[in-house]
Amino acid sequence: MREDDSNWFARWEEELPSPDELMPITQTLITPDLALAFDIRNSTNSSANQPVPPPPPPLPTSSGNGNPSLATSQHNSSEFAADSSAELGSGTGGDEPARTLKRPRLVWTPQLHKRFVDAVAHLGIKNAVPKTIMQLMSVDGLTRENVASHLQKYRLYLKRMQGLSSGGGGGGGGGGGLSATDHLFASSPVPAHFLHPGRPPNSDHFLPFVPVSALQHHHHQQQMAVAAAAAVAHPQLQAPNGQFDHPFLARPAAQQQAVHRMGPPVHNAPVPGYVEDLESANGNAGRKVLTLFPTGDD
DNA sequence: CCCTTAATAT
DNA sequence: AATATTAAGG
Repeated sequence: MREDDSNWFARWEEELPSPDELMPITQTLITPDLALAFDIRNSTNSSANQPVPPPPPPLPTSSGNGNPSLATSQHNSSEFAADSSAELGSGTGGDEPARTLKRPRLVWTPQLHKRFVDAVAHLGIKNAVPKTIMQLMSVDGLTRENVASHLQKYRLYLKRMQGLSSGGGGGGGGGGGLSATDHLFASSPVPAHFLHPGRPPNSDHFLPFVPVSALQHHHHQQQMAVAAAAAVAHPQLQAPNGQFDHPFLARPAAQQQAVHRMGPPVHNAPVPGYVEDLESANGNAGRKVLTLFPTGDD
């Protein structure tokens, strides 16, 4: 019943073993396959090709904007050294990690989606193509295909809305127009010009993009990941209609093309992504998902 | 080569 | 249901 929910939050901390205990575990989870998977990075973009028009990193906040200016710090070293010598073929599989490793499915959290929307809003409809969006989002671990897939669905969502936005009414949630499958998209405000093709935003467009503050706090990360996973597992906790506003902060991405070699193992645990076991009561157990944005918050 | 869309798979 | 993957056309 209800008590369950409230207690869950209160007791949630007690459930956690201890930060130090979790640390090694998470590292174990990501190092083996994820490290490789991420390092490889898809795409055949081998040549130093930068056909991308200058993505405006420093966005001057439009005046009159009620948004607080945020710092634009973007550094995050997500280099992790996979200790191949410690692998020891024993255990699972035995052979060396295949190069054809499949990464876990990406979970589009409201925060991640928001970043996606902001990026699209800033690029403009015409420039909002998977590659550009991906680069602007600067979320490491995020692939072009991830974005493309999401973009496809998002466009369908926008079209669907235009269709039934006329006539007013809309009848909140009722009717057959709105699907229960739009939870994610509904959690983020859609810029007006998205719905009106052929009409670029007049002069100043708001949206200073979300300047990710570089927070390098590591200790609450586990809890964050848990919270993110919980959000996925309990979508009902999010406001079905209202905004999903969390004090969470976005996490900056690592320098993409910059290849910095770190020889000696460092204690750095930037965790590019997060792997959690998502148990489902619907026979969907055992599936692993990748949770990005382990945003750290104080 | 990359993007878009539809269909299909997991 | 949510994502990923593939196929075909531009």
